Amino acid sequence: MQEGTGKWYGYCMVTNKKIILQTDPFDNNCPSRRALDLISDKWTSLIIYLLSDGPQRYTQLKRQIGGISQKMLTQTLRKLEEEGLVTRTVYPTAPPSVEYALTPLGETLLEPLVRLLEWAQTFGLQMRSPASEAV
Amino acid sequence: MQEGTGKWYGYCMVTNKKIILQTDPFDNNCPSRRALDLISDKWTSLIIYLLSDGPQRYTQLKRQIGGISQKMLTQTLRKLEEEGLVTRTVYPTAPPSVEYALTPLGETLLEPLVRLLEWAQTFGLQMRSPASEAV
DNA sequence: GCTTATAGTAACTATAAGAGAGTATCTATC
DNA sequence: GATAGATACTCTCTTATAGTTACTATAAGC
Repeated sequence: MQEGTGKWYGYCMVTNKKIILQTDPFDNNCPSRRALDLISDKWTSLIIYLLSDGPQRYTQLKRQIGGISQKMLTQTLRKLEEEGLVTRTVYPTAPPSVEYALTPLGETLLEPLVRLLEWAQTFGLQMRSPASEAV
Repeated sequence: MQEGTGKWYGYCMVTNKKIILQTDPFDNNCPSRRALDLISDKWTSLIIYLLSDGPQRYTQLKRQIGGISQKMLTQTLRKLEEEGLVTRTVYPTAPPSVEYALTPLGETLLEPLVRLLEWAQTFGLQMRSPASEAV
């Protein structure tokens, strides 16, 4: 990687090729940094995963994601909607029913996220546990 | 994905195969959730990327990551060290010199992270810009 | 008429992040 | 010999973000 040039490159371990990035994730105002910040969030990736199966309703999502608050679920969904990764459809039924679904753009995020989850599953167990700190 | 069973599965878009996850990222206490939380952090991925080139010193990292504070850099590096993804080597030279490097475990994280950055680069530009909100 | 469900909002508190000054050690400069 | 500069931090204070709890509107069901 180059320092101070604003242009970044690195090796892609998958294709074993050097990749050139036109955008600079180390710059706060770059779209790639914004995209990275969006998914560098405690809940975003989990929501995207859940929606990979098809549209889901608010309460359905809430039940599945352990520890998420209503506020954070709403906030994260609105952010994803704003960024164009998720659609929000309101059905004006008696108790209102709202369905969230991935947009085509949102679906493109699935592949890298699944890779990350595969990593978390395979290598997460090798990480030191918080218990070892407590001793 | 199944609801309420604690076991999660999904499709891997890369291999086009259904993947079974022995661990449950939707559970706060699961190692996979911990691994996910670790990288769902504003600075971790950028630091890991920078270290993919080889060991780097504290100030070198700071210079390259736009907008990171000393506190957050120290904090994130310590966390990565604790989790076993990064090593910290102190050389007792005149002004002390500290070198940070990826562990083999840290290197396994490079591949999924590069995928994510590739996504951020390719699709990040399609996301709605914050400017459109300001109108 | 009371309870339950949905999809939230509002107000408040707790935690985390960011800004900026300060620290120890040695080198180099004036 | 005093002063400044570099490295790799830490400490304190302020601000921002996340989390908690209570509350709302509407209709169905008992």
